Amino acid sequence: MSSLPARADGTRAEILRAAACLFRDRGYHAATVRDIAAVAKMKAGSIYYHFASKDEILAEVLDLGIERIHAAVRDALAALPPKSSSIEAIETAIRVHLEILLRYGDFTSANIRVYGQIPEAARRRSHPVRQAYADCWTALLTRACRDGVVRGDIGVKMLRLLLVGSMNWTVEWYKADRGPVEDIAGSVSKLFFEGVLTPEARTRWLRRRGKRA
Amino acid sequence: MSSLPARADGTRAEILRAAACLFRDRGYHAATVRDIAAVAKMKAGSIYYHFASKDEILAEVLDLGIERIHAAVRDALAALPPKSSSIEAIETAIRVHLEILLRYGDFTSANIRVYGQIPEAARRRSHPVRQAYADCWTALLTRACRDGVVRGDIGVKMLRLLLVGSMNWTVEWYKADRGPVEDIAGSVSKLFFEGVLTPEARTRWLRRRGKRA
DNA sequence: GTCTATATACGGATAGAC
DNA sequence: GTCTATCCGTATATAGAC
Repeated sequence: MSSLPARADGTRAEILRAAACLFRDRGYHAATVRDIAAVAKMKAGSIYYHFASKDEILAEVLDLGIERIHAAVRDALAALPPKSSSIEAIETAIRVHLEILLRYGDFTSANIRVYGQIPEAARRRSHPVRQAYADCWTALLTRACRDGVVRGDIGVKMLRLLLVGSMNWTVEWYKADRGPVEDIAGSVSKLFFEGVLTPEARTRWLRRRGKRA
Repeated sequence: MSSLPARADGTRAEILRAAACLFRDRGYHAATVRDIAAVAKMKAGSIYYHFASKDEILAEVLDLGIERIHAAVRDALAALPPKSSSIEAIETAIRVHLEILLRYGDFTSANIRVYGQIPEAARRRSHPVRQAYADCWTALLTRACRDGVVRGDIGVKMLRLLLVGSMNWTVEWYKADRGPVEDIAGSVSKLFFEGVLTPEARTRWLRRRGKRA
């Protein structure tokens, strides 16, 4: 239920794809309208038949990126068997987030990379869409917390920021030759759920922590 | 032992500080030499008495950012009691990395934000410095692995990318009003070492994992 | 060591032919 | 719906006065 099909007459979609790709690779300012046009196999002037300004392209790329990943995660969660545990829900969300981000992810990764570097106005504009996706994760983690599955001493907001952050950062280092996205998703889940300590080290560590508290 | 003092005659350092701040907030291309000059309380032409080009400023900002954080982490590790565990070393590195990044971090966070969006040539130029810092973490985690403290089934490289990634991502959301950096460092350590599951959920989860394997 | 003035190039955006 | 041509602002960088 992404908003892409709505106005995707082909050319428009092509321009958006080109823009997302260039924004991602070079940043918003360094990607010129001429560059975008070239990738979309047109001349710069033609862009303005489809979009009023470069800013409008940016706005659409940003929203599409989040909406796409949000929709995929939402659909995957809805498709889970009704009695699934909140742990399975998180596992699923991790896998789908990474799949969209790394496999079909020009829009999403463009979003992740340029968001911190665009004018305040553009940020405010796309804030609602971002917030909606953040809320999705908050709900997921809050439920897990209430179910007694996830620890309550770190705080749901912090957990979300750290977890989603480590996933988002993958756009900085992932290359297709690093193995399938599923493996990364598996590592993220393992690490997030179990932590990194071996059983023996864990026992020692918890004992020490206990003493301190 | 950062390379800052070497040529920091004041004006030069001021320009670098201004540039780092603007690169961080707007990205490399959007931050103009005029902007940098204005923040450093000069006119654009004067910049070129101190630097040959904007690219040179970028190169220096990038290297300084990494060298600073690397030096701080290295010093903190060297200052640990000789019999410290590899776990304490990692804990220390996490804390110092976050402190430098979030408290004195214009250079470091500029680095983190713009690295993905600068020309290939600039990236290659600063690669050695980045690699050296990455090696520092690899050594830390490899030692912990060898000591039987850290699990071996995820892979040291993946662990490093996910851990450092979740920390680096904090530049996207941290604001001073979110509480002291130490608290964030504590949360990161807890999450990284222990994972997020409650003891009961952990038992169930491990049993399920065991069955699958 | 910093200024003003300017060369030169390139950016976003528009007008009007086709 | 796409093109060419072009306006106009702004970017990096330089030259030379002070």
